Amino acid sequence: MTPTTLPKGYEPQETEARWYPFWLKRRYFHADDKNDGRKSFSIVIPPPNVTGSLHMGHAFNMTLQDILTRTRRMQGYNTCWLPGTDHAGIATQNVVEKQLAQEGRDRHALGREAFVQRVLEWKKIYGERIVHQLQRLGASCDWDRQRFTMDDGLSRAVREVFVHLHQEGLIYRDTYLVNWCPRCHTALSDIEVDHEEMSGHLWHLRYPLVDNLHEGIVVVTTRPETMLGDTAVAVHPDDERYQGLVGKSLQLPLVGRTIPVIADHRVDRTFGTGAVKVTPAHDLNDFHLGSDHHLERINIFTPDAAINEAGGRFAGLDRYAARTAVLEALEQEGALVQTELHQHAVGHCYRCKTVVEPYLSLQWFVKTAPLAERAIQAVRQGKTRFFPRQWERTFFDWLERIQPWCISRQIWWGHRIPAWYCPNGTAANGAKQDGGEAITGGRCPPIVSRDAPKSCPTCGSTALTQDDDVLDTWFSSALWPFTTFGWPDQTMALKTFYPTTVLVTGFDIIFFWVARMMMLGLRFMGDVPFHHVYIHALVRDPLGQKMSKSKGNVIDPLEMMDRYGTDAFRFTLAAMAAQGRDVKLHEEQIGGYRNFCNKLWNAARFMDMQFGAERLDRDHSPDKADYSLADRWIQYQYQRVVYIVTRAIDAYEFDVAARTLYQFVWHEFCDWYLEAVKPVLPQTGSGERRAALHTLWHTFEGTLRLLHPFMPFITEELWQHLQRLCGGEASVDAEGEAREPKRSIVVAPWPTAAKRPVANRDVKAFDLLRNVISGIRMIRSQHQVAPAARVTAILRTEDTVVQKMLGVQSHYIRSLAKLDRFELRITRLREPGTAVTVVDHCEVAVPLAGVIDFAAEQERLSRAIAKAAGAIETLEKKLANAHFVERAPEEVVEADRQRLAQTEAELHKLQDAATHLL
RNA sequence: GGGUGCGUAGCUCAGUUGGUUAGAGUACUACCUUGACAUGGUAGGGGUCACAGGUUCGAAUCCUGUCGCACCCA
Repeated sequence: MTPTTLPKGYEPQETEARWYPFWLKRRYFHADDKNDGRKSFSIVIPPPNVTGSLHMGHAFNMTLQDILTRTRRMQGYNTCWLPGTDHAGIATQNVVEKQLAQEGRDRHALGREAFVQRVLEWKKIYGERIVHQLQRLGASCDWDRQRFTMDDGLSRAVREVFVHLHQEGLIYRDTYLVNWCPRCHTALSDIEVDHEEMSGHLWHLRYPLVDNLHEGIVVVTTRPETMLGDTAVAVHPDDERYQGLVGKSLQLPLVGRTIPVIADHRVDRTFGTGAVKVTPAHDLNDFHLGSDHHLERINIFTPDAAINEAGGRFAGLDRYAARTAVLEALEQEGALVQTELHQHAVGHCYRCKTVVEPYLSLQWFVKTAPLAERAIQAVRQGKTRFFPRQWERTFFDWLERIQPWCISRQIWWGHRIPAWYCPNGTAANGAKQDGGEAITGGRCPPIVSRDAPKSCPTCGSTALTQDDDVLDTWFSSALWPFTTFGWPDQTMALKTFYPTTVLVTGFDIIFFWVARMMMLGLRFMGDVPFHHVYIHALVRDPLGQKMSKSKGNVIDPLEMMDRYGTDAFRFTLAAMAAQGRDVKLHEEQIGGYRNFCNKLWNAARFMDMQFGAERLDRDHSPDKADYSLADRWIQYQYQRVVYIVTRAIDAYEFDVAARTLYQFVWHEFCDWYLEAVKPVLPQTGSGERRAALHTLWHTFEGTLRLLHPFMPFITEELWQHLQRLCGGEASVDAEGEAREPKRSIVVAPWPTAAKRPVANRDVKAFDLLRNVISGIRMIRSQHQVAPAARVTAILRTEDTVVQKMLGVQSHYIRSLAKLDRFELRITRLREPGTAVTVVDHCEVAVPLAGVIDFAAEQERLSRAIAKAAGAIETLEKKLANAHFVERAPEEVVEADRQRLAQTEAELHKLQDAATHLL
């Protein structure tokens, strides 16, 4: 044994800092556009917000993508993982506006151009932050291809798509009730609204009849302030309570307006009093009801959600102040007849959490239904498959009920809508006007164009103004899988990498993103954007709650990497990634995998020491006969692991792969194989030593390659270091000086296993030896035999094959169970003070005269006897059951018969031992 | 209201088409500073598989219902 240059414990910081720059320099992550005959593997990153910081969700998502990407790269695919960020319109604008507010300014004072400039500056400073964090995580992205949704190319693509869809009539402008955020001053699409269950009230209001003020109808509402905009009361046509009242007129309290009682099937008779107030300008159901019954839409709010002039004396009050004031006034008038508590869902802005307001405005929409149909078909036909499959249902549910998609946003940061207005046409700023009054007069329609038009094609006017609004960020994200590869140009990159192989994302954006990419990919590329969609879970806190800053339960991935190392952190995430289950992250788990890194490190250190100055002669394999039973056993286990891990990654079973590797490295390679070969390694020059070194090297080096996608840094470090053992050059020379390696595990070939390895006689023999050794260790431990003390073990079995095997292989038992003597006997040992256990077919006896703890031994034997007797009873009952013997498959019955025979033999041996204990 | 998923050891989770007396990790207990590793070794205790029915020769696994938790949609 010789000194090693490897430190005693694994020090992640130092290792991690070293390798990423090396990988970048070698351009290992760069994919070629050229179609060179290799199969392509491509992933586009779910683009994080450009101003964002790496959170647990990103870390999880990116780790899984990196595992797939690194595996395929090693398997020889032309592998492209395309990174980038999105401009996150509302979120980013909010951040910069906050900054302005601190300076006592706002964006309007600054002006549009200067504001956008300001956001770009912000992006310059913070936009790279997330990129560096991804590199810290080890993400093997092709950084040469990094994209941003506001890049010139992607912006051109956005205009191209807008113009196309507009020409087809799939993009149109309309006045509609949209979800309005009174704080962000913009429209939101349905899925940008979070519904939260809140406790509120149900107020019962009495609206009197115009011709008999003493009678009337009681309506129920959760939002009494909107009564200022009521234009009808609706009841169900079959509701007997209101038969005589339909068609009559009511006098709206506080306002005095005369409103009709209408009948409509959509009214829920069972809710409240069965009569509802109708406010077409402030409720989606009422909007539709109002359209069908030709009711007036009276908008009572300003864009800030304060009451406007239509609200008479309440004008100027904020919506909540107005609620209080309206209720007070109603009470004074005697119109408030009842108040009850009520739970209901209230929509909140997904970015700022302000309660959203249904608000009437002129917006741009995408008619999604025709696009959705193709997306549904593609999944039904299996062109795109979801993993786990159950998410297909969520995807279908949403697409089948899809609503028009509101794509205009009243903010400044984003792709400006490529529409221009003529002074003789519709108003440019429709969205800011109330009540849909914008579409009036004028004969010139909006001009939708890729580039700014010089003049109006209808009237020739040159006084054109561009639409003030920008597009929903998800509009550009929906084009991400093809615009990032150069579309609308027909590039070689598109030919090589579209459709992408797999999309890896969380279920929370199936609607936002996955479905929309499907729709637009099919429309503009004529093919699905990805063959597979792997949907992973959400990372939650130890209590199973969503991590959020406001709850203060956020676990910072960067902190975890600092504390435990990136590899341990990544491995934890992979091991937790069981399909269809949320990840509850405990910090102790990461600590456990940090220990695993250290275990791996020390296994390498051990090898390094054992090799000494020797190198592996790769051209001359050892003689077959020199391979020991342990060598053959670990070779088999290794083959098994190659097979399982490869298949698991193919099936996106990251947890299976990670657990299999952990089990193998720690509990097979380290616990048994290394211990088993320790005695032969000092035999310098022996064939056995050569065979063991070969086996050590091949299994360990292969294991590093299998582990590399999960733990890129430590595997590279060890792999480089151990190169010298097989005749390559180590990354560190004899003096410990770093030198640049010639090769890298990043591009080393992935181990292959053609078919599932089958356990042969050798494997079963070594497993038996392990059981015997554990049995002896158990006896030693039970009787407090000092770990260093030697004992004798006597083994008896009727099985001649086992006898023969033990005759040759008992050295494993001697060394691993710390024996001074091992005996194989045919006759039963009847020496008092002997502890006995039964493993497989063998009776294992350890004479312990003088040290035996009789009480403990008696108790242990009784327990074992009881257990065996219990098993025998169950088996006998089962085999006595005629139904079982007749109906169960023959092999099941036979297996139980054998089990019974074996257990009975075991029981006899144990009873015999108990009898002769004294 | 509609839907999806979950409930297995103190904790976090595996458990393939139903077939040994249900397994890991972690925590816990005992012993151990042995030349890879105390971020370690060896051994051990710990579970009525949420509950109640049903199907079956046989159920953690399939079906029905109940309870509890989480999430999505309206």
